[in-house]
Amino acid sequence: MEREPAAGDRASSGPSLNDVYDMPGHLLRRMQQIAVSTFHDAVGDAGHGITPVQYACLRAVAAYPGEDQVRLAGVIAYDKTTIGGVIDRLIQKGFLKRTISEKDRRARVVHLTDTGRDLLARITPLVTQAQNQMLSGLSEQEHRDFMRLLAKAAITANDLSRAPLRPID
Amino acid sequence: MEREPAAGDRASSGPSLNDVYDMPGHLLRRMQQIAVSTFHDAVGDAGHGITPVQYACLRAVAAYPGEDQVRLAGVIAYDKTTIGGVIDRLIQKGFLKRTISEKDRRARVVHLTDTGRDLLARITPLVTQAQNQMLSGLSEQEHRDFMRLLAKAAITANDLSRAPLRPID
DNA sequence: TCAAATTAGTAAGTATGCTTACTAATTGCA
DNA sequence: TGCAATTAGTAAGCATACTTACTAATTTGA
Repeated sequence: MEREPAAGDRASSGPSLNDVYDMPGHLLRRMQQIAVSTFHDAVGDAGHGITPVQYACLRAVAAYPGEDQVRLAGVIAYDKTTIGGVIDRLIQKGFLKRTISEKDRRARVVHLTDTGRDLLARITPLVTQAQNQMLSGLSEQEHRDFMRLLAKAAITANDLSRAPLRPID
Repeated sequence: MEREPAAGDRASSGPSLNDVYDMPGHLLRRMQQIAVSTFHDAVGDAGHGITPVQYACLRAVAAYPGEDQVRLAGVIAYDKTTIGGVIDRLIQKGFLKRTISEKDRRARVVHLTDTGRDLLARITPLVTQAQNQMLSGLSEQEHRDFMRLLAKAAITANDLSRAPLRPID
């Protein structure tokens, strides 16, 4: 990627980014791809076709049973439209159930089924394994440093995303 | 997310991940969302609806003009199916042209149009700005550390993804 | 040399992850 | 109280980002 002069590259402040490979956006997309891959490799058939996003959704419901979709979305920073579809698929697979809220008839509250709870318990160790494998190129110290900086960056930039994290409580 | 015991969470080696917020996968997905958001905010109407992925594709073509789709995909770590669609849209917008290779009639080689070259020059400073804004929560030293660790992790785990980086040369 | 294996590209299908636009229900405030 | 503004959810549309399956062209190796 270093062949073209790429006019204007040095026009902004901050470190120069002559090369796509130096851009955080590119590297974050790469790591995201890698995360999805290692998830599928580690979980495999044990997950009944579950995806990383669906897994995070199950975790959110486990942590906040009976919460409505908008608040669940906020817990894991999904768009409300996105989580609607994710929950649809998890209901179809039998891992979640959705009912109309008794307090607010606009809202749908979500609960784990027994199957959903079982699945979550069964695959969580595999997911943890995948998470560590993904960063296996880093030493333990580097791993800790990386996680600290990643968390700091994500927290600081939270409101820059379209679907910011909105913790409950 | 700390309410449920989340059975099995500590069953693996490595740091404990009781909380989705401690998982690299979650934080990387967040940062990726934030990267896409800041890209659109910074580029805005100047980009004629260009996306981060399309921008990376233009950069790759600029660096390797006349290369075929599979090799372009390798340069930025896209799946060959994905880049096919991305190039379709960039051709439709008038930023790229695609012709059948003279050396290999299976292959399609890709070039920038003048409009594409103009666009790239015009929006690159804006993209650089967005890249820095995304990490504005980190000090300069932290920014450097983060980029070093991110690059190291991505390089080490390259072959774990479905569409690994395949540099030309 | 010529059949087998490989490779480039596309097609169809699924799942994010947004956008805008809409309905229905609830809240707030004059 | 009653109307306006807000909110929860869905629908439709578009762009990744993969999967499997296929065609067509090229390369390999006995």
